[in-house]
Amino acid sequence: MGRAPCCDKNGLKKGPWMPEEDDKLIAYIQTHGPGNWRTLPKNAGLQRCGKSCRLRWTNYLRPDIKRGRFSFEEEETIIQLHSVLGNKWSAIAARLPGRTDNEIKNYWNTHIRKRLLRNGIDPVTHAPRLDLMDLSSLLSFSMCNPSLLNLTSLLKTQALLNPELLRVVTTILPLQDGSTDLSLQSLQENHSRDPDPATGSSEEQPSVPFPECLKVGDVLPNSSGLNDPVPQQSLASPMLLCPDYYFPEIDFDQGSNGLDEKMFGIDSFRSTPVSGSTPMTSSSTMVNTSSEDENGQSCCSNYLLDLKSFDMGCFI
DNA sequence: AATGCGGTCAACCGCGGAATG
DNA sequence: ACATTCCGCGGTTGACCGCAT
Repeated sequence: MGRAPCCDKNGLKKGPWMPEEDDKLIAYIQTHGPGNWRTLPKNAGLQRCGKSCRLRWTNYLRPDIKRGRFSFEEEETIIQLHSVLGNKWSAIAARLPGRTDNEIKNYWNTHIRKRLLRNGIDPVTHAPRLDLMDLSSLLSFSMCNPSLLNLTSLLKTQALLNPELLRVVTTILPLQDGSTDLSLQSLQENHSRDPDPATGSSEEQPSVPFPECLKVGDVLPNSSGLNDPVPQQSLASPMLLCPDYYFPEIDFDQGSNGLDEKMFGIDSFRSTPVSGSTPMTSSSTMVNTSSEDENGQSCCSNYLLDLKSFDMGCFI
């Protein structure tokens, strides 16, 4: 014979826990410790099954549970761990002291997942997807990097894109003809005066300015004015093509402790510190980062991210 | 004030692997 | 070795709340 049943389900209470039930459970566990969930309800005088008691304790009553909103660092950790572990909520929770798997799962589904979708990131694969990207992000991406976004091939491969997105793509497409140099300039010029194809509004993007008219051939100033050694950064991700448009709430000064390329499945990238003679090309983009020197002083540096070798496959 | 709607989250459900007799 | 149950996990549900109409 196997074990005896954990509990007789008949006559057992279900639903929300009453304060008196919580008190009984806490008092019992404080005396006897958690575990033995099969016999615990009877011994503690609870009309609940052991499973219900275990859940109540592990997800709510445990004294080491941290309450309140998730911090930025916690959220960042969840995203990074999820990109590696997937929906292994218990494994993620094990790396976040005071948070339960249930809490993390709920937070993912109600907050993080939606935000990733809104920003065009597939919450399952963590790769950017054009068909999930909201229109402003798509436009920003296209305008920043016209040479990288092969819209003709996208149209062929993304036949199932939603009609609204398709309309935007076809709007942009004519501007992609001819040299990329011209298209970059014309897109930048058009951006400031064209109405938003999605809404018909001619309003500018709120709060975040379009990257400061970095034209092909522009020579970038050495804005840092510092001769500090350039730290190796692992910041590259598609959103850095136009960082503020993708994650306006994220502080990119987080540096390599922040979002990294693994999170988005990017294999490699090249970055070049901006010097007084660094030319802007059609496949590069500016990235601003900060680091700390040996005295703990914050140093800002501009990088030129060369995206020639970027694999666009991850966008589809 | 009533109703509808969407967001949140505690709690339940069902499954698979581990444990037990 | 096998049957049975436990345990822990991920997915889902539904009560509750705030807000808009």
